[in-house]
Order: sequence, then structure tokens, then C-alpha cells
Amino acid sequence: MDTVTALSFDNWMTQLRKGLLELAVLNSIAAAPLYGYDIVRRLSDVDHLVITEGTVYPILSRLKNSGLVETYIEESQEGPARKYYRLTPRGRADLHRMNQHWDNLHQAIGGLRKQGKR
Amino acid sequence: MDTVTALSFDNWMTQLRKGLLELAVLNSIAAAPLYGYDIVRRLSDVDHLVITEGTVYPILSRLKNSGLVETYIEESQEGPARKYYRLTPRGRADLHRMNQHWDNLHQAIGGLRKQGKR
DNA sequence: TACACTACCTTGCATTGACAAGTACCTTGT
DNA sequence: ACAAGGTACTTGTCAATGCAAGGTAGTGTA
Repeated sequence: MDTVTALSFDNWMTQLRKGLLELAVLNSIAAAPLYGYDIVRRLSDVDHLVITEGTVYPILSRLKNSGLVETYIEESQEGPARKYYRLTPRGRADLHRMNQHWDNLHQAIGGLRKQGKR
Repeated sequence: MDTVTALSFDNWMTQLRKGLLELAVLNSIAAAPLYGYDIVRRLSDVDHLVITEGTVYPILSRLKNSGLVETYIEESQEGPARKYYRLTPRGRADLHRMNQHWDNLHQAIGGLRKQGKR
């Protein structure tokens, strides 16, 4: 694979991440509150969702400003206090809509691909 | 649903479309070449993939410059000549990789959601 | 003390793409 | 002649995100 191809593919992946990472973060704290540093580690374990602190903290800030998540501090034995992020009721509602939208999108693309195989 | 929520949701959708529309366009010409105007109509029939000419032509240009698609002209009975876009071999290869990546991403998000339901 | 790891966050850059609106051309019908 | 619809494309605005890099601080350990 030549450089040009690699570049355009990488770029596409970057674009595709837009919006997606936000969805990933929201889903990751849906079950139980997590703190930022932990989110980074968890998502980095998942293929293709790798995220760094420079990306996750801005996302968390935005989510908080939008009222989708709220935070609380808790002490830790192994380091500085942790700031946990948890969904607000509205965050949960929005996440639900987002997941639905995501599912629709997936089906839409799936439909196009099926036609491609005909 | 209040204005703030609607806005942030709309914005999120816009972000999510980045990269996605390119994938949709590529998949839509995978089976058979199509001309731009037709792509607009077809994708606009699909929920959530609605796309306008101002969006699709720039995408097609990029794809052509990247060597993923090539074009040929064909006369039409009902209007001006049509410019058909068709995948190049490399376009087909890239599309395959992109679809794989897309599938992985979908699984990754799906995994997070499953945990959320535990 | 120095290092390593946990943990939070900010700044700024670089890059991009989506989309509205407008232009231009062809063909057909009234 | 004019309107309407098919068809292609460009310009410019707008806004947003991803991410690297750097900065602070607590805890434990060699």
C-alpha cells in the first residue's frame, strides 16, 4: 500500500472518529460512573477506539457544559483524587437517541452494501 | 425537547456525518456506476443519509483526485450528459478496508453498550 | 532525592468537511 | 418565449473536532 493510499485512509479514519468518540465515552459511563483516566485506559483496550487524555478531557468538558454528564470527586488510595463522570437523566435520554441514530446509520450503510453485492 | 438539546444533537449528527458520507457514496457506486445527481436522489431516499449536491460533488471530486473513482460521460435523453462515477481497482480495495473498519467500529460501540446493560 | 505512575487539565495547531447558495447548460412542454 | 426539471459544479462560510504537547500535583518506592 503506497503512501497516498495510507494517507487518505488515515484521514478518513480521523474524520470518522468525529462524533463517534463522544458516543463511545457516553456509552462507557452508562453502566457506572468512571473517571477520565480510567476511560482512557478502557477505550484504549478496545480496538479502534484508542483515545488519549488530550482528546477525552475536552470531550468530558463539553458533555458537562451541555448538561449530559455531572461529576463528583472521590479520594483514591493510589494517587490523587478521582473525578467521576456520570450521566444525568438528560444525558441518558440523549444517549438513547444517539444510539438509535447510530443504529439507523449502520442499517443504512448496510443496505447500500447489500445492493453492492447483488 | 428544548433548544439546547436539539442543537447539541444536531451538531453531533453533523460531526458523525464526517467520513460517513464518503463511505455511503463509495458503497452506492460499488454495484454499478452512477452519476452525481442520481447519487443525491438515491441517498436522499435512505433515512439519515440525505445529502445535497453541495455535499456530494465535493466528495466525488476528492474521491477522483485520490484515485478511488474514475469518470466517463454518457448522453442522456432527458437532459444534459451525465458524468458517471465508477470505482477504480484501488477504490474497490480501499472501500473494502473502510467497510471492515466500519464494522469494527460498530462492534466496538456495541461492546460498550452491552456492558451498559449489564 | 529521584523516579515512576496515577490523575487532572489547558493551550493551540492543524485539518477537515458539511452545506447553502448561486451559476450554467440541456431538453421538453405549454 | 418561458417555465420546469434534469445535470454539473464552484465559492465561501461556518464550525467543530482530534490530538500532541506541556503543566500541575499526589503517592509510593528504591
